[in-house]
Order: sequence, then structure tokens, then C-alpha cells
Amino acid sequence: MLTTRPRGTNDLLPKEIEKWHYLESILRQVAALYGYQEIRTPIFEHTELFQRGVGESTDIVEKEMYTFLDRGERSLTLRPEATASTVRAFLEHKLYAGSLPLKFYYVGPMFRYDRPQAGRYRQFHQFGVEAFGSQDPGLDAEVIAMAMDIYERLGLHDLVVELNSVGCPHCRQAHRQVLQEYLKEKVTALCVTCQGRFAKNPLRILDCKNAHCRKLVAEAPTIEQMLCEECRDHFQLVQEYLQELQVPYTLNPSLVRGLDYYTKTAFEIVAQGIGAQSSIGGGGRYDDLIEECGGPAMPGIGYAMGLERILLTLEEQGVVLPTQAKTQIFLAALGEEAQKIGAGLAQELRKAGVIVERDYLGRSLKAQLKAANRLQTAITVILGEEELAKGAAVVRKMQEGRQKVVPLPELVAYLVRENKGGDMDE
RNA sequence: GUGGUUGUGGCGAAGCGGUUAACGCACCGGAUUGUGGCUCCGGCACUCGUGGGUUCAAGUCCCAUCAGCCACCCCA
Repeated sequence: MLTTRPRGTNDLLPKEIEKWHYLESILRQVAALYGYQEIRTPIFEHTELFQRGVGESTDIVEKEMYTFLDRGERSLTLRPEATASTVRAFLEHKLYAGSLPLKFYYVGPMFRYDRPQAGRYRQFHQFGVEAFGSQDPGLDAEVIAMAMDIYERLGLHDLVVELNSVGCPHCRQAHRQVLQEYLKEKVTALCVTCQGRFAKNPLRILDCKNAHCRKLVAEAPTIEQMLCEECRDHFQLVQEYLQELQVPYTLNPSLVRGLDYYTKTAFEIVAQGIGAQSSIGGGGRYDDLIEECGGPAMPGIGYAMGLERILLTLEEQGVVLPTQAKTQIFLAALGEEAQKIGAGLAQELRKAGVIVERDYLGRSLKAQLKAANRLQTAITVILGEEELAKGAAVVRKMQEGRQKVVPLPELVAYLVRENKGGDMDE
């Protein structure tokens, strides 16, 4: 136990961390392009925030939260998502008093007590955006376009945008009634979970993966048919904007997001080939959430994407991400005196912007050259007693296997020059 | 929460009841008393996820437990 990580968590080792750095740099870059500013909220919040914000009857709140009492007997919860926190911060700091709309983005770990599987972890990372204060359908479309923009910049392809409108409380209520009416005689034929959903959340039945349920529900009234005029217009305009922004999408009338706060637009971005957990991003509009959390009546929209799943998809699609610069020069020193001079040289070179590595184990020349070879440095500098006696060092070009003696006073300048030359070759 | 599957050195992987737990890669050292990448030689698991049990004898059989992977569910 001492040396095993908690279930569903991951260590990001140096080998893979470069991908994360690159991914995050793209995220921040695109966020800036679209005018979103970063917000960092606590990793844990009062449990109540998620109960109210995400919704009591959601799976997240019912069975997936990491909830604990702190030493002051406060019930706290590790954030399962970040929309509630962003709304909370927005309200707590009364940011609604300033100019609107306000656009935030966040990147960070989220926690959900799920059974781990491909693309699903108990601690996972999300990037997301939230825009408060506008009900413009053009913003809905832009937010979707932004998500796609990110995926495309990363090099992902063959993604599908699934779009739906879940309506507002009015049309949802109407749809619910019609749906229950329709399903009334079929309830007993549904699967066990769906029988449970019938009274509680009949909408979810439309989303059931059970083949039998799907058949029974195929002809059921969709929310789209029941949208009120306002919601219908909004949905129509979102689609027109999407066409304008050249974002292909498919309508999925059974797309029901598992968070209670969504209204009108709901969307999901799906990738192939990464297993059953194929949604790499999703979001929607939440026009009642801010008020629900005790703020002014104000619309909002946002999405979140799962960073692990994006990385999985990148790997699946064979996309190679740029990696960090490699070591340029290895400094091999032999003996105490040479080690000291070597340390000084390394420092001078680093200050001149050269990536230098050296030996810290007092290894043999052979072992040091082997290390240099492993690092694939273009140049290895050999500082030994013979060279020191002459006030010089051996500069060995690893690829050609040729080397020459360079006087110490000229060494740094020589290496900096050689290193630049090497860069130009690449 | 349910089901399937796996768990042997840093990694990959043999062994499937019986003397010292193959092999490959990686790593370390040597052949070259100061020169890498190739080659050759040598070294590297009192131990088989953990805990019980069966047996004269268990990495090998049984049970439990933990963990990985995958699926359901749900979602990022």
C-alpha cells in the first residue's frame, strides 16, 4: 500500500509530462484567442455547492463524490467538475456587477468515485470554459467551434459533434408529461433501471443503451417536438450559426447530459477508438444555474473536456506532439580538479543558453561517453588531466566521431558557436 | 455498485505440483589501466501482488483480499 497509488489515480512521469505541457499550452493559447481568462478555484468546496449546483438526483452527487468532514466538522467535497465552483466564485466576488459577459477558463484535476476503466479515472483533468451573462445563440455555436478549434490544432480528426436542445423548464415539463403518457403502457417492458427512471427522470430512458429499451423508445416523442417557441428559435439559430462557423454536427435527440443544470443547448464531442468512454468533451447552456446558486437571474454556457481522453485519442490517431529540447552538450570530466572546472564550464554554458548535462557519479570516461550517447548530445567535452595540464579540453563531435583540442579560454565561445551551427543543421 | 480478465526482476515474458525461477530488453562492469553507438564476456528475482488454506512438496491447486485492464452504468 505504501508504494501503490490510490485506485483510479495516475502519476504523470517525465516521459509523458511533456505531452501535458504541450496540450496545456495549446489550451491557454486558444483560450486567449477567444477572450477567456483563467480562474483557479479551490480543489474542494462545501458539499452543498455541488448538491445544489450539479443536482441532487445526478449520479455525480448520488454516488460519485469524494465527501469528507474536516477537523471543524464541515462537510467538504473534492470537486467533481468546475462549473459550480466558477459560478460560486463569480457570485462570491460579485463579478456580475462589472461588465458582462464574463468569460472564464480553467484547467485542473477533478474527482469522481467511479469504477476505473479505459479513459475513466477517479482523479482526472479537465479544461473548461464558462461564459456568464449572454443568451446569444451565436455564443453557443462559438463555444462549440472553440472546442473543435482546440482539437484541430492538436491534430485530432474524425470527431463528431452531437447536438441537442434539452429545452427550458417549461418545455421540459411538457415533454416529461407527454413522454410519461407515451411510456405508461410500456413501463413493465423496460429494463430495471429504466423502470426506476420512469417516475424520477423519464428523459434518461431515451438515452438508455439497452437494445430493448431503445426499440420501445424509438418512436417516443422527442424533446425537439416539444420545445417552446423561444427554445425552438434558439436551437434553430444555434444551428444556423454553426453552419456559418463551418462546424459540422449531427443532431442527437436522445443526448441527455447527466447534469441537472443544462437548459437549451447540450452538446457532446465524441471520438472513436478510445474505448467505451468516447466523449472527449461536452457542455451546454445553463440559464438557470446562477440564479439557482443564489445569484441574479443570468444565463450561462460552458463546456469541459477531459485531458486524459484527449491524450488517449491523440495516441490512438498516431499524432506525435512536439517534445522538449534535448541535451546539447555533455561535459565529461575526470578527476576532482576537472570536475570542478567542468562544473564551472557547465554553468557558463547554461547561462549562454546551452542545455548541458554532466556526470555526478564520478564514473569512468567510458561510462560518461555512454551516458552522452544515450542523451544523443551532438558534442561531448572531455576534461581530463592530460588536457588540463595543457590548459585545454577535447571537444568531441559524437556523430562524426571526430574530436579536436580547444584551449580553455576559448572553449565557451567555441561551444556556443558550434552549438548554434548544430541547430541550423536540424 | 455489477460482471469478465490479468497480477513472476526496472520493462516484456516462460514456467501450469517436485532439485539452484528460462529467455529478451534495459541497467552495471569488463574486453580497450582515458573515449560512446556494433560485437563478445560477466553481473543483476533467499522469490513469483498480499493473506490464509490444501499437500510430504505450491509461482504452479483452493479461498479471500488488493490492484491493473476491459465492459455495464455514468460521464470528461
